[in-house]
Amino acid sequence: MRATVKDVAKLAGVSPKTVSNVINGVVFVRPETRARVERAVSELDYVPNMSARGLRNGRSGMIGLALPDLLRPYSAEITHLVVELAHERGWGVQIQQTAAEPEREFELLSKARAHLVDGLILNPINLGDSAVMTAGPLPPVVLIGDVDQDVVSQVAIDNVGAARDMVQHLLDQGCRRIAAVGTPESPSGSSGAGTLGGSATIAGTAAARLRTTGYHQALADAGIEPDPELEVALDRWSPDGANLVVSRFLAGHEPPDAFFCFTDSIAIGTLSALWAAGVAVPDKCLVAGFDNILESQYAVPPLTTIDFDRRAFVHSALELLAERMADKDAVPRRVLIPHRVVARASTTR
Amino acid sequence: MRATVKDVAKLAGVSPKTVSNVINGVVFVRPETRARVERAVSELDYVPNMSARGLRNGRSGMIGLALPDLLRPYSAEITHLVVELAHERGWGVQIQQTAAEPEREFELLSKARAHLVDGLILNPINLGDSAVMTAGPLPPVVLIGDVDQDVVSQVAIDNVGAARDMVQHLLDQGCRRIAAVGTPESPSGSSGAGTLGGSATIAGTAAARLRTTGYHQALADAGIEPDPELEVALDRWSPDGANLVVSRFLAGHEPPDAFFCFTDSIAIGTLSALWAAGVAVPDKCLVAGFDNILESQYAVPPLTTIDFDRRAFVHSALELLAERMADKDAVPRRVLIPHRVVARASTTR
DNA sequence: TTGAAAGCGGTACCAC
DNA sequence: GTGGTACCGCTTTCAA
Repeated sequence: MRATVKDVAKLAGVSPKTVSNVINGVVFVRPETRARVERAVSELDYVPNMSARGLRNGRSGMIGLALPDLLRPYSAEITHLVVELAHERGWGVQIQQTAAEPEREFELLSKARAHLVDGLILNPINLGDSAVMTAGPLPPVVLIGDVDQDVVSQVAIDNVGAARDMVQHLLDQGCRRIAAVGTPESPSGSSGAGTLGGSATIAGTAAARLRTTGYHQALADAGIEPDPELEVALDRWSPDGANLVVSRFLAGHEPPDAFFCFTDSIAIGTLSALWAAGVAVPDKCLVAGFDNILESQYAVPPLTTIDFDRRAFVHSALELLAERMADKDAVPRRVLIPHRVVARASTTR
Repeated sequence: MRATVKDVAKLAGVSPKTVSNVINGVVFVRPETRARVERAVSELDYVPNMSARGLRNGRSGMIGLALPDLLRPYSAEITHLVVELAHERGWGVQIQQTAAEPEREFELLSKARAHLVDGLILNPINLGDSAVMTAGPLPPVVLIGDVDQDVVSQVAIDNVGAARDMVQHLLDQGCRRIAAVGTPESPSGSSGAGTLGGSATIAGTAAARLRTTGYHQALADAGIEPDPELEVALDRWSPDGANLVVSRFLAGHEPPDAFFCFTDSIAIGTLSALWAAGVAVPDKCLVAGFDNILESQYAVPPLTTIDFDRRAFVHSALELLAERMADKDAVPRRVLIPHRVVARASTTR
C-alpha cells in the first residue's frame, strides 16, 4: 500500500505537519529532525498525493495548453516550448486539441474551473463564438495568436506588418503578380481556386484576415490593384490542403510571379505543387512562407519566411499566465513579439 | 465562491449522495429527483472538483504521454492521436518531454505514483538505464517503439523487417552502393562522416540498432558486403543534424546510389543537402525515409517511406493501457503493427 | 431510492 | 520549532 504523511510521521517520530514542512521546505526545520524525516521518506518510498494536495491548496500545479491542431509543425514547436518552460516553473502541462470547435474550447474552460488546471494557454480559432468571450468568471487565461479582444492577456505578433513586410520583400525582387495562399474563405465562394472540404475550418481566423490585410496594404503601397483571382482560399492550413488548391490554381492560371503563403506548411504544399507542375522555384516563380518552422530551412529550395523568437513568445505567454494566476484581477496585458523576414533561396534568384 | 455538492444538494432539497448519483449516472434515480438536481446544478453553475474526486477515487482521469522530443513531426502525429483517442475514452493527457534523459523518465514514474496520472505511455530512448527497468512497483505503463523487454506492455512495428524491406526496394531499383543515415554512434567514433554534438542523444536507441540490422540483412541477402563508410551516424534524428552529416559525407565521398534514412525527418535534411550539393534526386541518387509523416508526401521530390497505421498503433497503446489500468497484474502483451513500403518519386526514375 | 457520516491525504491554523 | 486538529469536496459504506 502507498505510504502517507502519517506513516512517514510515525516512522520519523514527528507529526504530519512537520513532514509537510520538510517536504515543502518553506519554514525552518531543525536539521536533525529534517534528516529523520527524509530518511523515513526514502525508506517508505513516500510520494505525496497530488490530488490531496490539490484539493487542499486549490491548485493542481498544471496548466492547460489548447491548440486547434496538434499536427501542424508550428503547434509542435509551441508545445515543445510550453512543456519545457512550464517544466522550469514546476508546472505540468495538460494538452488539448480544440479542432477549431468552439464547443471544445468551452469544455476546456470547464476543466479549468474543475480545478484540473490552474490556468490555460489558448490558441483560439473561432473566438467570435468562443466561450472565452461569453462565459462569466474565467480561470486565468492567456491567448496566443491574434485576436481582437481585450478581456484576457495575450501574446502575438504583428500579423499585418509581417505580411506587409513579406510582400514588400517579394515586390523588391521584382514581382508584380503575387498570389496569396491561405486567405479566408469568402462566403460567396468566389475566390480563386476553390477550397478544400473538411470539418475543421480555419476560415475567418483572425490571422488569415490580418495577413490578407497586410498583403493588400503592401500591394496598395506599390500601386498594384489586388486581383481576387490571386487570392487562394484555404480552409485548413496544411500541406495537403495547399497542395490541392495550388495544383488547381496552376491548372487554370499562368503561374504568378510569386506565392505568398500564410504559413510554412502551406508553402511546403505549394512547393510540392509547383514541382509537380514543372514550375521551377525560384527561377520561374518565388515562394514565401510564414512562421519559420524548423523544416522550412530544409525545404527544396530553402524557404523564405517570417521569423520571430518563438521562445520569447512562449516565455511571455507563461509570464502573463503567472501574473494572472497570482492576481486574478490584474489588468490584461498584450505583448507583441518582433518579427523579421528571413530571405532564403526560394525568393532569391 | 465555487458551488459544491452540498450547495447543489441543499438547493435541490436532496442529499449530497443523490447529487453524486445523478452526476455519475450510475445508479437509478427517480426522474423527478434527477430533474431537480440537474436544475440546481445549472443554476449554481456547479462543476465537480477533480482534485477531490481524484483523491476519493484514487484516479485522476489523466494519462501521461512521454516522448523524447516533441519537435519531431512523428512525435506530433503520435501526440495528436493520443490526445484525440484518449479524449474519446474520457481521459485527459498530460505531456512530458524526456529529452532522452533517464532522469526525466524517472521523474515521470514518480508523477504517476503521485497519482497525477493513472497511466503512462512512454516512448523510451535509453531504456537500458531507464527507471522502467529498475524501479519496483510500476504504475500502468505501455511502451511505444522498439525496446527489448517483457516487463510491461508494448506496441511496436517490426523495425528490422521494415528496414530490410526498404533496402530491398532500393536494391530492386538497381542500387548497390546504399548509404544508411541514422545509424547508432559507434563508441570509437569511427563511423562514416562524424556526428553532431548535442546533449540529447539518440545513439544506442533500439530503433537505430534494429534498423541498422535490417539494413545489413538486406545487403547480406543480396551478397553485398556492408561498407562502414556508408553508415552515417547521427545523434539527433532531425533535419538539421541530417543535413549537416550528409553535407559532410558528400564533401568527402562520391554520392552513393541511394540514401536509406532512418526517419523521414532525416530524409528531409538529406534531400536538402543533396539539393545544395547539386545532386539530382532521383536522377543521380535515390532517397528513402521511414515513418510516412504527413510532410513526406510533399517533399521535393515526394519521399518513399515506410508506412504503418498510426491510428491503429496509438489505439493499441491505449487499449493495452486500459487493460493494465483495469488489472495491474495482467500479463504484459506486445502488439506488432504491420508496415509497408510506400514508393514515391524519390526512388523511382 | 435516499440520507447521514466517515474518510481519502495534505496542509493551515492555532496552541505549546 | 513542532504537535494537534479541522477541513478542502467528493464518494462510499451502512441505515432507513
